[in-house]
Amino acid sequence: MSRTRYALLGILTYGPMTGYDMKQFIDGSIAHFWSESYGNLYPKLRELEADGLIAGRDESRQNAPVAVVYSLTEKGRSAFRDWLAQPSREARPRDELLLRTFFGHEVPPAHTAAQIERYRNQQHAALATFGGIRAELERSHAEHPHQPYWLMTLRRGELVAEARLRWAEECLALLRATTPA
Amino acid sequence: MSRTRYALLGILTYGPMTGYDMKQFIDGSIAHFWSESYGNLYPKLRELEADGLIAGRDESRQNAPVAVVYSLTEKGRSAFRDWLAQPSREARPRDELLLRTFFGHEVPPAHTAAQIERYRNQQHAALATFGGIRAELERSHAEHPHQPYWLMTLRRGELVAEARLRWAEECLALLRATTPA
DNA sequence: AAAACCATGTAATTGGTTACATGATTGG
DNA sequence: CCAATCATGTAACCAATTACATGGTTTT
Repeated sequence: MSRTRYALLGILTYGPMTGYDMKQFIDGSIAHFWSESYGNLYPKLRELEADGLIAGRDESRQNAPVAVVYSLTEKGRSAFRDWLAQPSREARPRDELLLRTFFGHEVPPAHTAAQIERYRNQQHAALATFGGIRAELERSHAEHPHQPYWLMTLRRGELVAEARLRWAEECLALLRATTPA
Repeated sequence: MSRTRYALLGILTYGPMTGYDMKQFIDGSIAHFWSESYGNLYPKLRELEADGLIAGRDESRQNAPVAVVYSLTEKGRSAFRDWLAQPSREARPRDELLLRTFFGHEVPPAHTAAQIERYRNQQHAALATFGGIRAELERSHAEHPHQPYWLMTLRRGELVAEARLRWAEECLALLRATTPA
């Protein structure tokens, strides 16, 4: 069963939601380690409902087309908990930037440096975003029972971004020291 | 054009090779940031040849079926260099372990800890592997002109694995301190 | 004699993304 | 009144993996 399906089940542990809401949740809270497209999300919701893991209820809104609010069934919650205990498969590695770095000998060092500079800026921006999220989490949600888990995922983002940033700085120093061919 | 195609062009900058050799190269040298399957590799070689970016020559071996040795054409090398200058697209994030961590509230802390422990061990093993590679690179290939680029990609592996390891340790400390529900 | 390695390939499937399409509501 | 947001969906496409299939060579 696709990871998307479990992601959606997990989101519904936070309460009943429309597909649109789930997408908002993803983009707003877990975007730095998870993403979904509508073109994948809506079909998966249908599947989950067909399998009895979630239940959709039409919610008629004033003069607007109905929205389908999904909620987790007992079966769905149980399936999600089972999945949580399964070992996590790590994605097969495919890092375009490192591929370009590895073959840097084919182009002038400045080309590789430009690649890594862009990367450094991305990591820098990511760290700024994480800082904002951390401040917000510690300010408004200090007592939320799920806060420790939010902070853990955030911390992973921070530590890895810092490592990547440091790597980029090291490489840039090396590349600048390279005698231009 | 698929990333696989460029990866194969890059590998051929190291000299003529069979598809099998390229797979060996990937598994032996860049596995920690790139991977390919035969089921993808061979069809891409056909495409690359049809497009004139590589040229295959049948090499008859003693009593064995022919092997196709591919080499980079001028057009191929030029296309590869163009690609090296393109900005690297970062993969859409999809990290199963962080997804499980984020929803840890649904299961006892020990479940999440088990997940992260497995992860910690993987990072630990990765660091050991990297250490071996570094020793080998500094021993036998100290003067190879490509060595700086090999060391850069290796360094990324090390720094990120260290960050992940540290993250895992931090989380495990937190989870052990959690009062069991 | 068996296991591991060399070498190539196809078919089916997976697991998504992107682009397109629609239409109402709300805020400026 | 225009833009942004809410809300849902389909069709075409993409890039790749997995499983299957074959058969010779070298090493143990």
